[in-house]
Amino acid sequence: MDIKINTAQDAEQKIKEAARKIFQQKGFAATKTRDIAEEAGINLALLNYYFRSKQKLYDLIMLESIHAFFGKVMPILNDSTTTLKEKLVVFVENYIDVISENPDLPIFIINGIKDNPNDFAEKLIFVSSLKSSVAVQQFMAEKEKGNMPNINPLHFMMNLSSMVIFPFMMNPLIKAVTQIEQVQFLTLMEERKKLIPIWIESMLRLS
Amino acid sequence: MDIKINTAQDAEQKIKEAARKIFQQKGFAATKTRDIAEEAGINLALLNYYFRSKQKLYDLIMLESIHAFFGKVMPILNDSTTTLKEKLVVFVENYIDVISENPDLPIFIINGIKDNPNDFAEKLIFVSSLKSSVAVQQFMAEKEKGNMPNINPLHFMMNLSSMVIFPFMMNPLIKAVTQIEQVQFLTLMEERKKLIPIWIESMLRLS
DNA sequence: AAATATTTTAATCAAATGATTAAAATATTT
DNA sequence: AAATATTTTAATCATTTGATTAAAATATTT
Repeated sequence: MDIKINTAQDAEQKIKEAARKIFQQKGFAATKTRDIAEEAGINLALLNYYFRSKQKLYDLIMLESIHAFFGKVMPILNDSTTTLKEKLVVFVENYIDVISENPDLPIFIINGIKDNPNDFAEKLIFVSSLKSSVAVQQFMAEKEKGNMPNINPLHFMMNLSSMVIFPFMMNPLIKAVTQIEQVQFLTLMEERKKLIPIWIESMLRLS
Repeated sequence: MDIKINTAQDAEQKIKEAARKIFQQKGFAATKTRDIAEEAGINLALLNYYFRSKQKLYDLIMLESIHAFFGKVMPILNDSTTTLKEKLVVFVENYIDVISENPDLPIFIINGIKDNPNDFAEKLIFVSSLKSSVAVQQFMAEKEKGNMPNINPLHFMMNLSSMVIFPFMMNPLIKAVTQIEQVQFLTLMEERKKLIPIWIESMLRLS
């Protein structure tokens, strides 16, 4: 009987998975390396053996979290085969899916950026590349034709991401204040997949 | 010469002020009581003498922060002398003012609720009393008359608070990604005082 | 002014926590 | 199978950190 239960790959992977879970749940300061080790089912020393330090492990998890958060949705805005209107629909749909499956992600990333703004300029090329994206070009083209209101386009990016992301952050507050259950909350978010594009378009039609 | 530089009142107040600043900036776990003491210019033991423990001090600051966050704007929704439309304008204006003066407040409170959802049901009477507010009554009256779209009104509360609050949370991200400076950011927020009511109204006009 | 109460401090404790070390266990290569 | 390399663990360190204590300083009351 020579069945390997834990290969090195497994151990390292399990530590990362445990770290991701706990860091995202509790943030850097409130996370104890011992808790990660326990959650991963390994010894504390092993964590430092593989990742050198709590900080390095955290940095890794943060980078991967940023990819998980932006990686799926940002490319949608750079698709040259879809119209602006179509992008809007797909973007909202995918973004709500991503966050529904990982609801701690938004707060985790926002806290991370806030705690250490300097480190993030490079990690966010995803987002900064947005400036020269197909979506922005299409927006500008429409603006040329006089089909867009004359206000800073950042307002629309703010509105879009706010209406998609922020309700998930309010989830605990909503639960504390209303009698709404988690299932109903998720139903509301599903409804928003259809509603948010309509709302955004109605904003864009305002002269 | 018998000038009292530090009265008891002063010391207690200075500790609270320092605690508020640091807790809101860094959260509970990342805050060291020694840092609060240093910021307040007092001895560490004094902090425990006045407030018993870090946790008790934090709870106090959290409660006051909730009042600071909701206390000014929620009553606006309960004013029986204003129309729904007027409420919308005043609410947005005041809310943006409150957060502009204390930009760490939203994340601090949202993290607090998330970390300990059970404790908050009672602390949020402000918000839960919203259900029977004049604003909601006015909304329902309009709905009776067929002037409102047939969707859960929670969507509009989400949209309103999202578009007001979330841009402040994105501030560090926006700075990391665009070349925008703090002054320009605040200018954008000032613009939103006029824009958000228009946007919300256009949503409400959609059948 | 003496006695008493309150406020503030310096010194110290005890537990928690990130990290290291040296040895044991396991896998891989020769 | 022996030798070597890699992985994992138990035990331990050194700091950090929240909290306490006992004494000193200051204010208040008698």
